[in-house]
Amino acid sequence: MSEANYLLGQKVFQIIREDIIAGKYQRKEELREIAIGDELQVSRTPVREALRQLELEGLVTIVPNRGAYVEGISCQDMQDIFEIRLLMEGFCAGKAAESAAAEQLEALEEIMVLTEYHIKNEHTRQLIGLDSKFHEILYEAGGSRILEHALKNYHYYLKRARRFSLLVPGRAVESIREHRQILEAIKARDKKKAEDAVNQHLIHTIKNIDAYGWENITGGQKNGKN
Amino acid sequence: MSEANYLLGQKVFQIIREDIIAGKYQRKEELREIAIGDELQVSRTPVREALRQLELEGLVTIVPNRGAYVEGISCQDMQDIFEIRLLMEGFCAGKAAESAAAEQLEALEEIMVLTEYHIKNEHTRQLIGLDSKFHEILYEAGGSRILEHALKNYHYYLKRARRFSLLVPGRAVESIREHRQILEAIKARDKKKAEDAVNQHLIHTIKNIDAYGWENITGGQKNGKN
DNA sequence: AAAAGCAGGATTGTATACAATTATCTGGGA
DNA sequence: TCCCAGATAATTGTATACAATCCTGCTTTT
Repeated sequence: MSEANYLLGQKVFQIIREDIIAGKYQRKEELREIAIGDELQVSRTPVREALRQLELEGLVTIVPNRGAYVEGISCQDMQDIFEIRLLMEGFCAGKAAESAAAEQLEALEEIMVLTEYHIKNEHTRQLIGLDSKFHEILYEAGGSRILEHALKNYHYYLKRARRFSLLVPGRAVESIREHRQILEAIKARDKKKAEDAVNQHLIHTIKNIDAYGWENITGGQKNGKN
Repeated sequence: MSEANYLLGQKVFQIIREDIIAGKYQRKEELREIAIGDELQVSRTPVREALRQLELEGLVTIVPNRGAYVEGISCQDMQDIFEIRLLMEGFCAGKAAESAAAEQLEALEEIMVLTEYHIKNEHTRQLIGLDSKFHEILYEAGGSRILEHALKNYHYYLKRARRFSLLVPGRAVESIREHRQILEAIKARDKKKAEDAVNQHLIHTIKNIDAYGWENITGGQKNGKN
């Protein structure tokens, strides 16, 4: 699959990051290097590298000579991220409409076809992955590595919210229809329409989560370690 | 001052980061752990931590089992960052106008007073630092740690461009006057006016650099190591 | 009894040792 | 001459050793 020949530090980084985003840890919970190392069967060195990286992303706080504490993505953070995406993602789609490569349009089309196939069979699992992939390629198509980098991170941070959102009956179908509109606008090289379509998509997503209640996503995190 | 009791890894990180932003390295130049360690009188461990963090920021690329290569901030990156700031920074100022704490307004006022003092004596050195400080507090005043984090990084990445821009005769005075307008708008809790003031400030900065030529900022980097 | 001080253990910070991988150089063969 | 092993050197990846710091609980002192 996709996770294979990475270096240990990167693997550990991705695992802890995933766990934090997924809400496996309590806020402010301490991450001990040895404990994590034992858990993942690695020494402290790669764990330390991972923790330092996570601090840079703001997902943990490191107090010198004390330890690393989980910061996580709060409910407020998620709402802030959606606000930021509302500013940036439409802009990115507009740029994509202007300058997306044929190869990228094909990739998007492929994803859409796959998505439209899976939606009929209600394969929710696959849908979440395809949704992510769609947005990621959209970010690349914008042609700005800075914009791409930021949007990819934000999108990842919202993983939990997205999962909830797509589970609401009818939302998945609607979401995919919106993706299709975005893609068609980009294919037509219609900048304005692409921007609008993305903004609409985001607004709907936000409304959807609003109805669900933001607290239900970030609020009830449990510990669990495993 | 400010650089004192940090851990080695953090120090190394900041040093290399500063060097990359300042253009000390050639693009794609290889960063060898031992060489940097010798240079800074530390072992490989903190250097590795630093390089891993820099990779996350996109300032270096790490090829497993090969090495770390300088990516840096290209001319295109800078222009992209300005575009993104044009989207985000006005938004941030608007939020600041709504919700800045009295303490933050005071801090901004203090910086403005200092700046207006130094401008008369043409202390360009201090001006650059105060300019940065002004923007940083503005980012904090927005009240979104996500937004703050992103904007701080972008602002830092543009260090070289800013330096050039402020050296243009007359631009420093103008820039400071714009800062004053931004601050007054925020103090007046006038969201719209704050947004506009920031956007104007950014547009002027961009125009200023346009006139100077982007290539002159990123283009002629030399090596030099010391 | 409360507070200060002092072991002892636990955890992080840094350096170094060893393993694995990759690059470089050399020599032999076609 | 060109190309391809094979050995050697250099560099990175990971683990471990040692040092420094911090926390804990007890003792001692007031």
